[in-house]
Amino acid sequence: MESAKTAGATAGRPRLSGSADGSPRQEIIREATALFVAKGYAETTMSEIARSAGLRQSSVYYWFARKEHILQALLEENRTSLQVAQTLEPAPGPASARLYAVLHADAVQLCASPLDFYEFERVARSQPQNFGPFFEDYGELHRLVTSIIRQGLDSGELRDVDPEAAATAALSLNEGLQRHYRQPLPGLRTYTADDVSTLSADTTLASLLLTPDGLPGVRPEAAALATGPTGGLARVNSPAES
Amino acid sequence: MESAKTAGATAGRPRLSGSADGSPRQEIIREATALFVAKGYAETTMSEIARSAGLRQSSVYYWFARKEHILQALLEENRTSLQVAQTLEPAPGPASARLYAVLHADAVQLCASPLDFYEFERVARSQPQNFGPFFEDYGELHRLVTSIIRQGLDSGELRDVDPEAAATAALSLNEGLQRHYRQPLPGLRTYTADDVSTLSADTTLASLLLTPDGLPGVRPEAAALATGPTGGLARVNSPAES
DNA sequence: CGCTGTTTCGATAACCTATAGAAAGTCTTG
DNA sequence: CAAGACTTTCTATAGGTTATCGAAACAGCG
Repeated sequence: MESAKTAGATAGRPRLSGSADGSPRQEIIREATALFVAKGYAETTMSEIARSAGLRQSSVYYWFARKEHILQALLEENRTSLQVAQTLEPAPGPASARLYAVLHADAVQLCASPLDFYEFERVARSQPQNFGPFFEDYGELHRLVTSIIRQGLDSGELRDVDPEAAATAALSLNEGLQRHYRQPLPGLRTYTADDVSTLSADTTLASLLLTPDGLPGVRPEAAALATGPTGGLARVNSPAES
Repeated sequence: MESAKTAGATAGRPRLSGSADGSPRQEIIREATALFVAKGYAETTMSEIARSAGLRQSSVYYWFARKEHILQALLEENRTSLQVAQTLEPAPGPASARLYAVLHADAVQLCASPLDFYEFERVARSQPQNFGPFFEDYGELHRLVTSIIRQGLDSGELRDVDPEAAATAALSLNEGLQRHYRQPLPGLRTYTADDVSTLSADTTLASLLLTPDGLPGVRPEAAALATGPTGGLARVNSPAES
């Protein structure tokens, strides 16, 4: 037991519907992602995922022991805003611009993610042991944002607020607005991903700066930071067991 | 058919487990609410609701044709912040204080509601025809908040922003923070309902006022509005069919 | 050619929502 | 006060879901 289960496609019993293109694992993730985007996680069944990937329902369980594991694998391929925060927190320059850049990048990522943040959170909470990294990443992002706000406080750029509460509010706004981008409520205006990201970062900075007049100056600085020192992504590609 | 189905408890086949205390419908709502609060909507089964209410699983369907109808009935008993907004939107006095009062009241209600806002929204979206009132109420709240912001713009109390986008951001912040109150993430500080409500209203007002210095003055004005002209609640009590 | 390891399949258990129709009372009415 | 109508609950079951189990079908190797 506990064998290779690598990306090969030749061994094993052949599928009824032709054979796989590439790694079955990646293929399942790809098809599941498309279905999650279209219908949401809870409303997507393992049978549908199997049909899209070209296997039978029970065969998917050879690659992912539980439905949540597919979501987990999907999550691990989508983390960039944390890297932006890790880069910018210790960077020099005004804290307000770095804060703007981090919040904007986070909002963009939330909008671009294949799944609603709250769906991730819901599933993560029901399987805490499998989603440790999710909570750790969130905690670290919160810590970094708190730190940047504290820097802005010390340098006199920002109003006197509780840095930790302000970070919670800033991230909450990102999460709440992400939802309005992703699922526009009937009768309300629809926004692009950049609309909500700018709206969120603008709002948070306006609430934290000593005077909102500073906002127009912060935006170009933040844009320079965002285009400049951006790191690449690390990708994971290994079959999951158990 | 299409008969009374009123609150009476005497007619009909008797229950295996004694008979009902009051209106079966209200009893089901009460027990279901407790379970939803404890475990969330999706994780609560009709069998559990039935057991708590003292009937068999299928008997619940006599009172509620679908599981979502219980949620819908529950929702109709919990709307107060919209009334606050309807009262304060046309009221005289500074717009900033009225805005603060409305946002704070909305956040308090979101925290006090038995169910997560996003669970309501999720179910509402899957059953749009049954949850028309939910979307209408939300749309009206958004419209009222937009109007108050526009008043503040006209009176020169608030910065020059897009009122509709600002309203979306304000409500998103309420919704996002509600989540942090309701389901604190591991490793982060926990907040009381009043903490998050004040944090939310503070943040939004700080982002909209011409200068954040005005914030300490707005809070007491808003508090006076909140305690003063508050209307009572309208309650609904009729059995649901279809 | 038989053995081992890998991958897929079919069957099935356990649980869920929802429906159908019978059953067990009360209420009304002649 | 008996017969039927009405109300409410029950049992039984259909059909869909996640997840498990063991057999089946292939490749590669001695």
